[in-house]
Amino acid sequence: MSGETTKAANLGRPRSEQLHQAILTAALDLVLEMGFRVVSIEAIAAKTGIAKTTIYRRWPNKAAVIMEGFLTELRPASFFPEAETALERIRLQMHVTAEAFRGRDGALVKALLAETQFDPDLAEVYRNKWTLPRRKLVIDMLEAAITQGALRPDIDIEGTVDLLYAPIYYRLLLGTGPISDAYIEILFAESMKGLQANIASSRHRKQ
Amino acid sequence: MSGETTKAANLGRPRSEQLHQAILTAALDLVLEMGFRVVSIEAIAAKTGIAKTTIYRRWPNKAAVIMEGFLTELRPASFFPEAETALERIRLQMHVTAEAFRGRDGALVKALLAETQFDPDLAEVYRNKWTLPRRKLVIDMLEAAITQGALRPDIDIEGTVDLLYAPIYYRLLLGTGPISDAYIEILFAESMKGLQANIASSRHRKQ
Amino acid sequence: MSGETTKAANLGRPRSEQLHQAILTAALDLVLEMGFRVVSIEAIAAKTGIAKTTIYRRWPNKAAVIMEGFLTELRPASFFPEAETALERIRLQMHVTAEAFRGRDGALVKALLAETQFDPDLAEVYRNKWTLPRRKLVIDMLEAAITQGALRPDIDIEGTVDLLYAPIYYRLLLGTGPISDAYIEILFAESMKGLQANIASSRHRKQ
Amino acid sequence: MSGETTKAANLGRPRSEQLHQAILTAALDLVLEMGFRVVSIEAIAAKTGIAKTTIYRRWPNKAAVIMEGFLTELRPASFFPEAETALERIRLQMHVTAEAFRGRDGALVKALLAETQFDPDLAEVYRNKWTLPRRKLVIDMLEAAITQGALRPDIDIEGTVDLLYAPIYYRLLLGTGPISDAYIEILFAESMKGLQANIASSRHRKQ
DNA sequence: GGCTAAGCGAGACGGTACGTCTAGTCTTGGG
DNA sequence: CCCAAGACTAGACGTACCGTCTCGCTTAGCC
Repeated sequence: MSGETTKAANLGRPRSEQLHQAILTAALDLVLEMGFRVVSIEAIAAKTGIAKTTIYRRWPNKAAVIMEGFLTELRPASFFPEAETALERIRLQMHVTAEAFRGRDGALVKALLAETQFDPDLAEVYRNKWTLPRRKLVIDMLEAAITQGALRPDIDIEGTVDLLYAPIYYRLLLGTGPISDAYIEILFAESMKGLQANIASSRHRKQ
Repeated sequence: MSGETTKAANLGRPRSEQLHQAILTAALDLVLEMGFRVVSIEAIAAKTGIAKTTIYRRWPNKAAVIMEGFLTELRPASFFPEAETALERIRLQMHVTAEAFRGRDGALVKALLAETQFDPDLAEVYRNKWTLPRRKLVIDMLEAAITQGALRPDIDIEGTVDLLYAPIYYRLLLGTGPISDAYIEILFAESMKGLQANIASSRHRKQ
Repeated sequence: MSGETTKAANLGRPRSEQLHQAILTAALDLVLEMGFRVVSIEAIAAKTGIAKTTIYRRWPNKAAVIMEGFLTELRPASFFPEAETALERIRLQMHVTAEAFRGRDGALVKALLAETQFDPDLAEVYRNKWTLPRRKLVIDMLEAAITQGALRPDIDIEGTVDLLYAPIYYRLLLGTGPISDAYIEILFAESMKGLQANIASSRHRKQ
Repeated sequence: MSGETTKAANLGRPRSEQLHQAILTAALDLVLEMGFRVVSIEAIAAKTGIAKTTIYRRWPNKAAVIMEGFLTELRPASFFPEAETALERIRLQMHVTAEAFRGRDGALVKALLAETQFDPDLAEVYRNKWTLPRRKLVIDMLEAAITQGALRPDIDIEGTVDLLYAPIYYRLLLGTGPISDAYIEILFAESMKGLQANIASSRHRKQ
């Protein structure tokens, strides 16, 4: 089996790894320079001097190219910073995400996420390679926080991930306000304390 | 002043209101049938039997057509259901939104919101005609709830809107789970109560 | 009968003679400024401030407009100059034609003649209103010249008109050389003398 | 030098000669079926099943396509028939031209010649590739006829070409009569003998 | 002086073709 | 089998005029 694979793989001229990298780099550069829409396979080919055929041999369309470039470049980022408690690590990671979304990564996420609305294949790759792995990390951390007694044990984990992170994506896409550190603090604090007027403490004040 | 306006408006053959409606309807139909990307002015013209020039005379591009169709059709929806308290009205309205997002309106919001990522003009229209008016209603309701003593008076209003509604948009775009009524209940409940194991108030009570 | 015509003609607002002239003038101006092809009914309407409807009410297309403008303006021209003999009058008239064809009339004849190749109706008007009347005058003059003993009585009249005038149109359309007075002299002289080496005079020389 | 040319020429997929021919053929067919004006690049593309871009890659507009089709098809025709004398060859060639102009070639010449009045570029190609080469052949033949003593040596060569051939084009474009063999005979005979009642040579003979 | 009928300006409308653009595939020659 | 180059199909783009239409207003002669 591996023999067959090797045999097939060895046939003919091997694909150039250099070209692979050059294409991915050029693709991301173009997206950031000119915007996702303007970028085309044609433009990538022109910028790199690589033939369109060579690009199409490896990816089905520009979204796939950009997606791979995006995943290649960003995967190592956004792990959770070290801290005393799991809850604190979550808070810090929300800041890291915000920081990233304010910069070039935000632009890429924006464009790719938008593009996934029109391309189910792309959506699946995005979900499996970007969204779900990151959610998994958050879920693990939330469970640790529960174990540590910081969070109520009866919370809905999936819903909680959404409560904490959805607003960050919302501002990225809707542009209703900046994804500032202050914003993250508000989100985190209100999620934790809850919005409800605390009857217990009102009573306290009355006392 | 109004005389001048009338004079200019009465000049020449008036634009047909029927055609206007036919174009908008066809545009939305096509988006839902074939997807935003596949739809073209050419297709709308073909489907309606209306000349392309007639369409271009009124809108600059297909996104504008679809946007107007979208706003025309959906504006009356999503007002706040009547209820005893402001907070209850918000809860019910979240369910209304979820209900809408599960159906064809969700598909349209998805497509348009994605498209706004690539078209700043469209984004502005979307923000001014869709997002901000709806946020305004929510904000008013939140302030009423504060007045009614249901919510803490020190909450960040903008952040609170995001906390409640961002997850709905998140699931619409990311597809990480269904926008079910159960999901809305979880979001609402956790936002209200807060996630934190309530040590502070326990202490309070203990005191 | 004329009563009926009058009745019908008098009904409603009469057509403005001023507009008629303005349209014809603008049409010819535009043809000479920008070329026949570039001119459009739309352009005439724009230049004069007259509505398209008003123009289409009177002529079926731009060629008809230009044709009428052309015929209106040029009809009086190109009559035969006075001279001692009919033959001399023909010679002088050829010069008059050449002179006209070198200027703006030439440009109009060129364009209209070209256009008649694509529009049979226009061709008929052109033939009946321009070509045939002018040929008639030449034919009369040729017959006078025969009577005066200047031309052989056995010549083919139609063919003779062509022999004298076709080369002028040829140079106008083909642009193989200038329609100069010298050219006219050559045409006239060679038509008269014939091209053939004169056997009689050769004999003479031999003597 | 030729190496460089070859290198550049060999790069990429070569243009299909079949398509080239198919386009030219279809273009001429359409002109003859429907008329020059009605024909469009779109129609040629539809008829042949060839993409519009492929046509535009090779020619700038429909006139250029038709011109090339015209020149390709007609070039071999209208050479001079063999005969005893140069003068006789000219006479026979005039009949050949007349014959051609009565049929589909005449229709094409008509249309193209008309079109050149509106398109200077086209006019130049037409002059250089059609008119001037043919005139050159006639001129050579006329000079041979002079050498052979059939024509007077003092005739104006250019004017003579016009005298013989202009009437054929004139009837083609003006439609004042048929381009019959009888017409050609009249043209030829009168050009040769001259129109003038031959007083001079009578006098000569009398002397 | 009101009525009738056509003229008129303005601009909407259904069409047709334009020439351009981009995507994605195919076909060369040369490693 | 890879790669560069560029031809090719396919089809939407947005524009320009065409010639027709539908408005509201104007201008005449007639009752």
